[in-house]
Amino acid sequence: MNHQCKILFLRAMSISKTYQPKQAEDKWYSYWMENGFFRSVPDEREPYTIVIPPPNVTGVLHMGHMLNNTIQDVLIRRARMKGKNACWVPGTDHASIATEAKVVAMLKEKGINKKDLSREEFLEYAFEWKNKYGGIILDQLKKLGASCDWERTRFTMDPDLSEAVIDTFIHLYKKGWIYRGIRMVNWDPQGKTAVSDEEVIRKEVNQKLYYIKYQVSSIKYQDLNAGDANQSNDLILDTNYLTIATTRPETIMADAAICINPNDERYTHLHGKKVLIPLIGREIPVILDEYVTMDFGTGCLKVTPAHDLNDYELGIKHNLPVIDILNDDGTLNEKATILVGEDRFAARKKIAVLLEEAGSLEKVEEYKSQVGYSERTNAVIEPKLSMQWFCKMDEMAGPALDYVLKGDIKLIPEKFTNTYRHWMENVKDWCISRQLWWGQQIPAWYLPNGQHVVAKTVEEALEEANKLQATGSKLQASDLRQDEDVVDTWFSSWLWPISVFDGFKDPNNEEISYYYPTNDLVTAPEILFFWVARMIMAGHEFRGEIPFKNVYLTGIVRDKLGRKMSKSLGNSPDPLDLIEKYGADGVRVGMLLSSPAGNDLMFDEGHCKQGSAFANKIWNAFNLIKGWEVDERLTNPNAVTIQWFNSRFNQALVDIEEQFKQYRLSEALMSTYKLVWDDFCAWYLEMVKPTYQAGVEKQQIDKETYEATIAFFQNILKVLHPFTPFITEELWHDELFGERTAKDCCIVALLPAIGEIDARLIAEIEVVKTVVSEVRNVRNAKQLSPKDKLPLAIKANSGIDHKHYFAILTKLGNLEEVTFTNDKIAGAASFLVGTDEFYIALEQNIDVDAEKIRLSEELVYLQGFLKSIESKLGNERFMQNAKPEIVNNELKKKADAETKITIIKESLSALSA
RNA sequence: GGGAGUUUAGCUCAGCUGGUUCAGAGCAUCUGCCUUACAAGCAGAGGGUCACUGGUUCGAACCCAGUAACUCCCACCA
Repeated sequence: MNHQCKILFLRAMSISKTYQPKQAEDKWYSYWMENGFFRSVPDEREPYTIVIPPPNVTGVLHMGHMLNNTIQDVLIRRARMKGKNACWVPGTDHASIATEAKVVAMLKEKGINKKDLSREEFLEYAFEWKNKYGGIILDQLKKLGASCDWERTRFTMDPDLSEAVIDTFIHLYKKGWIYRGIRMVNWDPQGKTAVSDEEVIRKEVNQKLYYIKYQVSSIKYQDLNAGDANQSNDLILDTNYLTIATTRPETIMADAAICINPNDERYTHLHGKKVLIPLIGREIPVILDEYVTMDFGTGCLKVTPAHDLNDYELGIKHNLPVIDILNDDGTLNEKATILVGEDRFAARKKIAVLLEEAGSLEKVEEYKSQVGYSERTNAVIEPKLSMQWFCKMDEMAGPALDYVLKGDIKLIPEKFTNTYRHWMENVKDWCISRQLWWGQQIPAWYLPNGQHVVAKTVEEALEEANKLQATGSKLQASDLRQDEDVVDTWFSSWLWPISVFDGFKDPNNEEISYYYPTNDLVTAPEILFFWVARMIMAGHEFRGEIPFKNVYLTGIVRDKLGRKMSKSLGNSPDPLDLIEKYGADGVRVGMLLSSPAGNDLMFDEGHCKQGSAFANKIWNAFNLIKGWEVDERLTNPNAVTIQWFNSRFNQALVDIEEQFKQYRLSEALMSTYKLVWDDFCAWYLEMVKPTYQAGVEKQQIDKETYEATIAFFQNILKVLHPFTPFITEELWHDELFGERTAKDCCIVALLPAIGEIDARLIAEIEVVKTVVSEVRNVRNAKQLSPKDKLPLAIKANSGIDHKHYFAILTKLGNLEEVTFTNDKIAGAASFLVGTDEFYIALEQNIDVDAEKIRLSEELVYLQGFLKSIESKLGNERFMQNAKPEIVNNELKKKADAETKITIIKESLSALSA
């Protein structure tokens, strides 16, 4: 039967030859849900809690989510299997700017303009949209196998979470930590809102640097004469204008001054002068400030306080007027006097032409500079002055920093601690107002006289407001106007670990007392400050406690070229397609295979392929065992093998436990992978599997081996489960493992306890494995079929009792017999493992000359090696300084090398005889 | 401009207190195999100036200094 036919034939049989993930995934996910295995309620067990970093409610699953949530699921499943009360709280973030932008776009398609709607009408549309499309991402997470307690699903705009936002706003306002002020903010003209510094992404772009001439206006003929008499006429004419360099010529109409460095000798004649803005002819002063860099550009700086942060500060210092020529949407307003209504970028192009025509444009240069873009809308950020709400950070930053520095909160990997500290020590106040409707409206009310009060309800606000009214008529609710703005999304997400357990309204409730502080937070380093730092602040401020103990920072998922995977680049595979192709288990393994904490992950689909191959390997190991049947008459020939695997398994458990403790998840997976593939499949199963018995449907095996193997396999399923939950659950329920009750599932099984490890046995089996490999090498070298049985003779020089392992050697080496010998066997193929000599007598004698060369080479190597050890041991300083165990080790190496040299010399002389 | 990090096999990465024959793993590659669980497999093999230059040390991939390249974060140079 050829290979293709065999596949077709076997597919038709009841047990599939390959693992088919799809069916198992749907089946077991719903089974877990139906049986409430993800559900967590407080009980007497130790809690283990993770709150999900809530994805944007508008989001769709991308590779970053896949990585992040695979890690969380592995952690939560492992905790569950350690008998802890594992609680993974899912949810979504209302993501004010991003969502509002999507809703506005949706309305636009319907022909509705946001401007024409009332706030209430808009929010109705927005909620309708959210209910329809929001949270798709959570369903996608289910495909990955995420074992969240879905009954706990929260949304950052749920009524109680919103209430917590309002309460904390009021709390901080009363403390004086929230204030209102005019500041230069980052304005997103597309979203028409302020965004925080953290939401501005700076990119280097090619720009043009325009050199523009400003006519000096107050220059008088007398002034020219009063100057240096030696100056030529030409030079004096040159001083009739000065030149500035700018990347933003459309803002010249907002200029308030020209600034030069007082030490700049080129421009001393300009001190105290005034100049005219080209095109509009408005007169502005020349001011002096050392802020200006003399060797950059022309040394003359246009000062535009309304549209540049530095200029704004210069403006305050020099008491300059602020002329804001931009509308909220980035078009020019009437204060610009020209190009009114034009978009800023269109205006830039047009004004360049106008300047050129007016003869005011000296030249244009190509120039690279940093431009800020909105993270949410990708619009170019406009520095803009506006009245905003701010939250003071300095007092909250201190304790939040201490938690991390003292180690109460561990950042994994630790390198992020430095970055964290740097940020916390240089923290700036947080602009928390956003000019949007989607979010929690700021609980501030304005009085007709411009004063404001902060209160939870309009009634309370009215009461407060009337207190402010010294005398006279009482205000009515209708006299108050609530602030139109909402708070920054992060002002709700920083409360997440507390608010999901209702820790604000009911700070001593059973849930929060039980689950908080949570254990691990798994998130991206990009939001270490946005979110993680602020959660720590909120934890301290509102509960006097840390919100989580460990923060596992994942890397960014990149493609093979090192580019960040993103929808806009189109370089990201659709995660659901991957799951379809490789199975959820395969993709999970693929994500984890190469993702140490904090390092970016170079995603390669090949890893998923490796993952699905692994699942298939497990499946086939199962198939092998499934084909066995106990014959009570048989005795157990595999006692040593069973003992060995038991030890090896326990040793692997120790390794895996340690790797998890250090959050080295990919290493823990790799240890598990090798345990299954190499130790269990390649060695253990090969050692114990019955030699093929023709003519029987099932292969007969002794009871002890059968039972031990099934027990091992079941334990392996447990260890595998956090990584590959679906296939393990599928196999777990096979009748091979006996009767299962409805609740007896792998997902809630307890991980095997670590048992005894026989280190000597493990070491000796390693020798046996090497011997088997050497025998195979001899076969390979001599082109012998694996079916030919060979005789092996051992000249034992070490302490290993090879007799224990004869059965294993015979089986895996396909030997006809194993014997001991006291003498070298002339003409036989030979090899050395440790200090023991092995001989395989072949029909054809070996090539004596080739063997001599091989042995001589090895001899030379060993002699060199011995020499280096001897020189080490002969070095007085080594003997004095090195630790005793190191010295002992060297002595042992020396003895071994000497023994081997003796053996090889004997072999050589035997060959020559 | 400031700070942090990275550099080990073709790729992705380990190498934890400087000391095993220490230069490793997985993948990929090459060779031979459809050998009664698995070709998504099996048996083997090759592959390295540990970025570079110095230093410390009996001993350095590991510690120190410098250099180079890359990455990230922060920062207002028009």
